[in-house]
Amino acid sequence: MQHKKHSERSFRTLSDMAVFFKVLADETRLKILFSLFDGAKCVMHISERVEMSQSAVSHQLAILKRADLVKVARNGKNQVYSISDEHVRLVVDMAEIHVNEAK
Amino acid sequence: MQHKKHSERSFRTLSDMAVFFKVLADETRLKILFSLFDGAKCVMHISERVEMSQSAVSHQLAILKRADLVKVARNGKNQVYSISDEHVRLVVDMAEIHVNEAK
DNA sequence: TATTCATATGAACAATTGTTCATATGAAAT
DNA sequence: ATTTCATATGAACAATTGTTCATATGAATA
Repeated sequence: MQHKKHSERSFRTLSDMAVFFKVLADETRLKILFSLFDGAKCVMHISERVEMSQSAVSHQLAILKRADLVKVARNGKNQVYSISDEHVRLVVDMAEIHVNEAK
Repeated sequence: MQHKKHSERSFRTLSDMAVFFKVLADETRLKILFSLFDGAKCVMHISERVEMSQSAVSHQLAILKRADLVKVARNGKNQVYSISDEHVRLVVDMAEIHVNEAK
């Protein structure tokens, strides 16, 4: 990829990138994402899996959804959350590789 | 890449990943990184380039260095900072692509 | 339609973070 | 050795963030 000069890069992009990383910069949200990598789940199941309260998980899911990292679909009484696209996996995988390389 | 189950993933890794993303989750630090993508620079030059005080930049450089995203070398009176490895570029590039795709 | 149950949301609080200002440090040049 | 100059650092402050608790919402089922 060709690198742009700073001057060519919009403030919008810079700010969007910061927001994007901010969403990933939380252990709870990463746990939620990992649990969804194993398959779509309703809030209750996620909350059991990551061992956090329903409320905390719901708050964090709202943040993940606002950032388009997850999507929702209703199934009966449940809201079923899933990873919104494969891009998310890529970035998270790459970060995992990075921190493991750093030993 | 093969995905691990949550149970196989150490808390250490999860926490390290959150820390890693946290470092990238700041507009000032991203600006600094972009300015270093164009080449190594001393603190003053970075501070002019990103239009922030020397102190603020120095504080943020310390964070980037602690996280091994940048490295330092002395050149006369100057501390010359540079990107520590190509991995950093990859992750930042990928995020940039992601936010631009998201429109 | 009334009830139930999963999920969402608001307020409050503690914890964390980024900037500024003032000043310390310490290598280089005189 | 002393001075200079680039950089680092500590304290303080405002702003942001994540959790809990209590409660609202609203689709599904009886």
